[in-house]
Amino acid sequence: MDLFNHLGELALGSRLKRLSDQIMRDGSRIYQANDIKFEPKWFPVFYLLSEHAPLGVTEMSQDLGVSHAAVSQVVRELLQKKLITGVMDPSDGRKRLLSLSESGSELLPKIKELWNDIAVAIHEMINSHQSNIIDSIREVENSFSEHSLDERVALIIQERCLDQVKIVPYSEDLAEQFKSLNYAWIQKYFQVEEMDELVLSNPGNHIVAEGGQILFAQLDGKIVGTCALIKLDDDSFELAKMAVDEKYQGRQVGKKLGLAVIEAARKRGAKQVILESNKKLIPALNLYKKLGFVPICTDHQKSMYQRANVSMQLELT
Amino acid sequence: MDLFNHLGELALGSRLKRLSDQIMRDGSRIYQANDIKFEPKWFPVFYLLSEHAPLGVTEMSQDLGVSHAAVSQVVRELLQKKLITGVMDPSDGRKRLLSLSESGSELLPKIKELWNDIAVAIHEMINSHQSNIIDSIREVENSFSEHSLDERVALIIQERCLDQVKIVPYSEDLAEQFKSLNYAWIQKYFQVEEMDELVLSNPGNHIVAEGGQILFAQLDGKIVGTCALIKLDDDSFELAKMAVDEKYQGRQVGKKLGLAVIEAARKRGAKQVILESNKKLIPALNLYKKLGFVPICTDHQKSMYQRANVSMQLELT
DNA sequence: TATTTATACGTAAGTACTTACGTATATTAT
DNA sequence: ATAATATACGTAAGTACTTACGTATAAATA
Repeated sequence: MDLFNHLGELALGSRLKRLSDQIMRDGSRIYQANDIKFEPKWFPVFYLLSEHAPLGVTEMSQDLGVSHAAVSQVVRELLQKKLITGVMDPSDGRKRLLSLSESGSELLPKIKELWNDIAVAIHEMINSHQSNIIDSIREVENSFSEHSLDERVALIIQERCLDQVKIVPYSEDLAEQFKSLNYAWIQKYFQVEEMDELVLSNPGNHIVAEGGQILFAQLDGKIVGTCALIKLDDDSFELAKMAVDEKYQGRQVGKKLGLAVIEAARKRGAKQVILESNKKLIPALNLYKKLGFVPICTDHQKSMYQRANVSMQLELT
Repeated sequence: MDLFNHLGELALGSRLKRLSDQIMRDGSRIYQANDIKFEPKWFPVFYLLSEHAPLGVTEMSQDLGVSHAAVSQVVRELLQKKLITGVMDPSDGRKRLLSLSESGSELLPKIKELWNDIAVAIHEMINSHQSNIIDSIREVENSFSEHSLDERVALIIQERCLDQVKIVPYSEDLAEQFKSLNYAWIQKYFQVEEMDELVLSNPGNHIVAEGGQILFAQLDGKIVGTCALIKLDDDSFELAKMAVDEKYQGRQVGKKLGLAVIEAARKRGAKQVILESNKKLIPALNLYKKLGFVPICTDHQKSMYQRANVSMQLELT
């Protein structure tokens, strides 16, 4: 009958809300039935003040894990109902020290008795089950305080995207793609230099034949990115000419290419991979960092490219 | 740090709300980050329609366990965003049959992929714990569907009240209390009859000396109720003159007195207890029923009291 | 057949939070 | 000492539900 039973994890949020709404409504009825003019939403603030007064609004919001605005609104109501009182902190003019009022303290024993009854009712119900909801909630809360749900989902999506990207090797018929993918970013951020023109027009000769390698990233059968590994000497290779189609950026194409190129270098017995880039290319630099590259100092006057103003290196163990 | 950890059961409602709010907010961010124009609150309705269309508003509200108004509002938004369409049911002019629209169906595969990622994220988190929150919630939901929290609390309060009521036996100095407690209700609902005057003015002679018994209920040291057991013959006793101070009604005083009187009858070897009452005294009749009395037919012309128009009997085994 | 009652739905207003923004005071940096 | 920044708090508006109420249609009853 109940969709949520079938849906499980997905509807966790809606389900928690439904349950909490019900408990809150029942709570309201409990106070009414016992002729106590009290609302469930006042409970956290009122209880806190009954145990640890005096407290300020912000202090309570931290203790309760809700916004200060929520506390402020409850405090306003409780002041209106004369259940609490507040005086300005003499040592801090911004802060208001709140405590139970006289009538609040008078209410306390009666309402504490009721709270105890409620605790017993919930306790009896919970302890008749195998799994304890309080423990489960605490665990979920702890997990969420480590990583929020959106962070967790972002990671899973990244992994999924990474799996979807296929790496394919160089072949003559992909030479044109290698050129156009690289022209796109070079023209967007810089200017095509003589060296670009030379290498991109004949990658087979200038990269592959020289002991290097060119890899392509494929998504749904379409070439969406590329990256080259250029041989410098027996121990050193350069990661260069990484390009990802703008429409597919953020889908882990670059990461997959980077990992594949590093793996290729490792297979060829490289001890290090270096690269040159430009400070403007912030997403690219972040990716290099994530791949394990660390910045190194070099004389960029010697570089083949004018745009080079950053060098990075990855030691392979 | 967190008050709720210390409070346990009592703050269950606030705590569930806090958690659900967080999940909903994260959910909103997830859709945004993936460039899907969708809100978490749409999920239950949209999902339901993707699986079981066409459906009406009320049908969905039942499946989801929320009010039809909530569904109606979500439906209005989804219609506005053109994600669903609705046509009037040809066989029922009140009902609107809702289904995914074309653009809704187009969105479906993309959003389903995301739902799957979310489910995986939550699943991974949950399954790294000992106790499963989904199971806990289901159990709590089931418990609440049997008895709501306010019902459970009401029962506990009843028991607590029952424990607080002390039963004390008759003594001459309580005779005046026996009279005034009974006068109160008789004068409120009926008129004091000759027989009342006789019995209430000298209960020692007319009840106790005749083989009966009078019990009093004490709350915080104060006499707040009374009830008599009148001997009819060796096998039969009558429960009579039950009276509870109006200020203490609803605090299980009558129940405690009734139970005590029945117990006293049992001890004296009674095979049955009967009573006479009046249809107007609805709370009293409910109590008698709860104590196990069942209505019997008798000729009330023969009764000692004009107000008697109901008779009840309890068989003691 | 006429009338009452039940159902399906919509809208308005309330609730208990949130985010966003503004103000006053305190703290830190220059 | 002055300016910039941080903190404590309040208020307004938004959110995702609720309850309460109103309307149209269907079903039940007289």
